[in-house]
Amino acid sequence: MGELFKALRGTNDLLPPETQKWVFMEEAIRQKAESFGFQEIRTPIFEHTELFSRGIGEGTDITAKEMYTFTDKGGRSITLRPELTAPAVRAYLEHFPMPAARIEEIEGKKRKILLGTPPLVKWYYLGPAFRYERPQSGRYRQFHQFGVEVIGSQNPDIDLEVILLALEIFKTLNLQNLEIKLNSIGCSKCRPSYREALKKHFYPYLEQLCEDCRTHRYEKNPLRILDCKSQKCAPFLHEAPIPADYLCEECQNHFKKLQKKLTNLQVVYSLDPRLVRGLDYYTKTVFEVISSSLGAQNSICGGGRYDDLGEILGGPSVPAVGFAAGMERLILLLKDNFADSGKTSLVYAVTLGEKAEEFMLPLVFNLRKEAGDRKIKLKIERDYQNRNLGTQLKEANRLGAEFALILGENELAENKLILRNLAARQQEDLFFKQSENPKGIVEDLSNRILEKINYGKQPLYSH
RNA sequence: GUGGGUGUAGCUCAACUGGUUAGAGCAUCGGACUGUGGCUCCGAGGGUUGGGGGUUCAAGUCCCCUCACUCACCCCA
Repeated sequence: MGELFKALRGTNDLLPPETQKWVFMEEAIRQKAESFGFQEIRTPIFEHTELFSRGIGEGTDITAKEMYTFTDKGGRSITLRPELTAPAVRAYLEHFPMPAARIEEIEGKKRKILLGTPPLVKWYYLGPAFRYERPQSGRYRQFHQFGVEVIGSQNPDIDLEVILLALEIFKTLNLQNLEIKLNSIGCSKCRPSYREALKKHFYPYLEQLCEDCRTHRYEKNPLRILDCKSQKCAPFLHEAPIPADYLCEECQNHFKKLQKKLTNLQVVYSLDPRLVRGLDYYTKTVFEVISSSLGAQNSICGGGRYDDLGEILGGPSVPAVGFAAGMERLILLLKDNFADSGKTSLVYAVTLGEKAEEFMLPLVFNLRKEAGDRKIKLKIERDYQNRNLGTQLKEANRLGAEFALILGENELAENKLILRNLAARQQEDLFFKQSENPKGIVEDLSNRILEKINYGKQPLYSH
């Protein structure tokens, strides 16, 4: 061995029956998101590298060391998407007409201020993303996220809906032991003063901070020092100023409204003043859902507002909020407690000999078609290896078939087909008239078989 | 990128301090039962012990290197 190809590190083959869990989860996500009025988008797997390095932020680990970047044959720098928020906003700016804007110069920066309200979209997505990291439990190089993005409104009700949708989905997935953390990290107006306060606080201890914090976080993004887990930095975190004390009036109101509505709806959450989230684009609301049932990678969902991302990507200022959840982590939590999505009956077609196979083939196809037309949940399986009767029945049994159709030389000679109820260990002969119309025989047999196996069995019908 | 743990049949695992032909269960296939399934019994196939090198009379076992998996750090979904 050893010469065979294997899936690349950090990538996984999803095989049955595991894929059933994924389908179950995907259906739950789609169903809930649609019920909240969200619509699905699908953006490309790869984008211009620039979209991510600017959108997510140069200083973040994602862009600094985790991106799958390559140069295509046209010399462009391309990156496999490490997350889907930046692509969603890119798609929004690319496809939706914006109201007129005026260019304003604020603090040396030219900004496009919209004169009207931008279009509102409520999107959800589901798909793979890629990050070059060492894999571990709940972390892979190709992983899957689902998430939502609402672009075009700054109403805290939207923040609320986004959080509620996440919780609804987790609830239908029957996930236990979840904890919601919430914080507000301010906006472009109030964050500068908070940043300054943080820098002022950490300045005296600068030499004692860990290397990462000392060399780049302090200058580039002091908020992330709060997120640092280093022993070195820990002692200085308790006393650090918290964002709540520096929020401008608008951010304060926004945050208060959100909290009040969450409380009114009896959503249990905890405020975490040190929750800052790793990506640069967040503003105001940030939240995270963690599970105590997972290992070190216990964050199953992270999100928040990103009112500045539109501008960061060169467009006008458009308010937006969303979240992304890691589907592999949800699968880890799903275990086996997922509901079987409606039982499908199985009929196994046993054939002995070439003539029998020839006769059976159109019958099998017709049964599948008829069952579909009549909305009967039924699948038909058969033998492809010329195995003997005993083995075929054994196989039927192993697959959990309820009925077997048996056809061999003997039956053909007598113009009949055996329909065997495997559980009851009983069988009956279905005689057919040898006419010059084979199609008629197939249709007649199909009708009789479907009637017989469906007799008195409601579960075969889906609604 | 850094650290720990683990690599033996398709799967789950054995093999006392190095000791001679590496075993078992499950699965697969065949037979008992040439055309009627869930049991039972019998039998068979399958392995360069992840790969390479070294120590030794002798290596699955000890040492080095390498690869893979896994958990953790950093960070994130």
